[in-house]
Amino acid sequence: MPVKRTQFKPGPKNSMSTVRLESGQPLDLDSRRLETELNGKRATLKDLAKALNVAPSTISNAYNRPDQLSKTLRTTILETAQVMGYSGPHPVARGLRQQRLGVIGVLFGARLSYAFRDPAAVMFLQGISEATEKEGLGLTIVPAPLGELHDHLGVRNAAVDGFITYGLTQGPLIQSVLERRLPLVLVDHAPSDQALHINIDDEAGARLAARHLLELGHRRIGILSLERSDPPRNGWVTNPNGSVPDICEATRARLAGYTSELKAAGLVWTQDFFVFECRSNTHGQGRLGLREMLVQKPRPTALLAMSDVLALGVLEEARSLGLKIPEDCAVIGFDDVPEAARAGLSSVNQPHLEKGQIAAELLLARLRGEAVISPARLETKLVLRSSS
Amino acid sequence: MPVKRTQFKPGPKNSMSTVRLESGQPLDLDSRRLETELNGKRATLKDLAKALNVAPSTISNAYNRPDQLSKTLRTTILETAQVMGYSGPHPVARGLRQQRLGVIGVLFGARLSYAFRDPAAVMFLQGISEATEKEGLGLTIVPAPLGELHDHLGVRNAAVDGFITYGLTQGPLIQSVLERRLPLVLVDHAPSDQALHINIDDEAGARLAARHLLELGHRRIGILSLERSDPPRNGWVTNPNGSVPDICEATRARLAGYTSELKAAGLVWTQDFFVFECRSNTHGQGRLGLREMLVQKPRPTALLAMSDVLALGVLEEARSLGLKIPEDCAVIGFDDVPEAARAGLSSVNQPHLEKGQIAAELLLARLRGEAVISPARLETKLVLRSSS
DNA sequence: CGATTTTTCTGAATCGTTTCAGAAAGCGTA
DNA sequence: TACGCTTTCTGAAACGATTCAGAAAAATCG
Repeated sequence: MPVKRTQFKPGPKNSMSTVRLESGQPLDLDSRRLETELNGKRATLKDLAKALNVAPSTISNAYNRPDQLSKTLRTTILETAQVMGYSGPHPVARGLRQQRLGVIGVLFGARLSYAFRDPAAVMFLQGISEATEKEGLGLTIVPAPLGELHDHLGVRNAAVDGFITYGLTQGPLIQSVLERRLPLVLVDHAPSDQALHINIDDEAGARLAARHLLELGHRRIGILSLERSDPPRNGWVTNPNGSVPDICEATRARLAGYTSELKAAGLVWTQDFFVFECRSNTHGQGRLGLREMLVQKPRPTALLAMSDVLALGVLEEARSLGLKIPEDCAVIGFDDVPEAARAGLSSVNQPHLEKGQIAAELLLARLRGEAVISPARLETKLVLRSSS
Repeated sequence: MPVKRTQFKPGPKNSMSTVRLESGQPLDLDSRRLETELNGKRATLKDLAKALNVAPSTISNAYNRPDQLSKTLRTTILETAQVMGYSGPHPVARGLRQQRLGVIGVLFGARLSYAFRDPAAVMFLQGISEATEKEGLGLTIVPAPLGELHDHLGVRNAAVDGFITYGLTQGPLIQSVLERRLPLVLVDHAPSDQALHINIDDEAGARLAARHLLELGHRRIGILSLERSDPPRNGWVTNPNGSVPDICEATRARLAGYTSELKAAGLVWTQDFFVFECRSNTHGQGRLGLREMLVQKPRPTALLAMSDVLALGVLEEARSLGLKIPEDCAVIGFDDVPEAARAGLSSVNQPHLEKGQIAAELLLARLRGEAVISPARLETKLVLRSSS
């Protein structure tokens, strides 16, 4: 039954904390008193509606569709909200109703603490953030501890509108991500028909690096590989064709690039070139890698490192051992992070920032409902500096 | 009116995609067909309940309280969920009901793209992530573009259980954060009685650096300051006592430390020492800063940079100008990031990682409802290397 | 002044869960 | 059989907003 109703008339302008209600009697909006009335709980949209004797939808409109109500009522509402300590619609409730939260999730294969240690990952994040920041979207970093509990609770519980995965292995985690059926962009990962993807031509980049060493005349070459197994371990990789189930796509492609190029030149695995697998992408593992390489005999004259972080570790260790680079041992890294430039490290360049931007743009387009297709692989190029 | 009900009996074990319902007739759970029935929408807990002829609360229990139902029913539910493409309770709905999302927000004063460029900020983030990762919490980075629209929509709409702010200015943004009335930890910011805080003794650190230069005999000293105003600009700071409203606490404290120490030694602002304000915390601004300092006459024999990023820029520029460090100009940075160690830069060390961890622990404790108080300032120490 | 249009506001339905008191069934015991 | 205990499951009420058709009031117009 519709009730008779008169258009809302706000109280006098001079009383900030007093609102004249329809009934005509002023209501004291002293915040302390109100909070007591609310029984210590935070004010909600409905409380505000009740206090002003207005429909909840009107309050909602005051925040979301200013054109749907009179200016005077709107300001009254906003002022009262201030007094009552109501800071606007609850984001989670809104998210539930609207079916979108305004947050995208980034899923790292490695532990977060490692992710932030790798300049390449940080640049990638930076690329994403530039795109999301423009749209005022939040960026959630989802923990996905590899190997441990495989309940993937982080993925299942992530309050996000879509995912971007970075450096994920082919393991079961990706399955959990797919099950969420959220818009998804895979980065550095084998494509899936249920997701968009953006990749780098890692294999070509690796080949460039290997070829360059060959052209310089090197015939004994060491390869420092990133982790290829789960749980991660380090040690010599002796089986050339050993396929590792949990391997990360970028790692696989880079190794494939190195080896195919070296083999094409007639070099033989474990005889002319060796692969040492590092447990994690850290300087320390790079230093260790160099020491391991040096005990091989005859020892390699050049090193291919699968990341700049490893390569920088090699340079550090070389310096402290008194080795001359590149005379005693040439080194080529991968990623071309800013530190590489400063350290004079030759490296395979890839556009980290752009990769992040593209990944984000893809996801955002999908979230807007636009029809998008995954772009072609981004190119890599060899940047020569003093280490080779 | 309570209905007569018999305990649930699951169907035969051998039919994975067939579930025997109470009525006895098998239901084909072919996922395609089900999705059609669901009208293209994603399955919800309620759909699952209906399909299995069970109460919604039972499904909920299957996920959250396995001990509250029989194992057989639970496995039936989980299998059916798999078939129907139900990936578990919707995080946002759960978040609304439980009044906690399992996400904490980090609010950066600068634009995100800058945040990720500063190793100190990245280490801080890393510290936070180590704490949150342990608890399986998500970490949302909230955009807070300074200066632009001051509606602070990012803060108002952030779907988080609590905030950590980093390097925020004293401006109105902090007001919006307080209004959300969420558990809050302020980092490098003036304390508030409505929030916890964790600070560094920036002023003492700055004094250490200044004193060291004085002890080395320097009597003409340049100071490279971080941005002190909004919008950011660069140029000479000529007014010693100019109070800047929007200044960031760390910036204020560092400058205060430098100047008080230099003044105590009898040096005079703009006569014996000069302050150049850099527009942003980048290598480029550091390089510019050095060039500006060099045109002063007589030119300073030493530089105090308010961040390592600026100081590293100075070193780069010095090298390309052919200046010898520290002979031609001594340099001391601030933050002691890993790059500083590699570059031989003297710097004021502060425990970034620990700061992040503590900030996170404080927030987590508050979220758990524990009574916590803010700890004392963390200490800084001067690390001497080859640049001074 | 009555009819029509525009502006302003309302009500009920909905988003997808969790919670908790309590009911039904099964079981052991006297 | 009657009684009390467990175990297993149900039902209805939140959680805090948005949406949209439509009603009342105000404005416009001839």
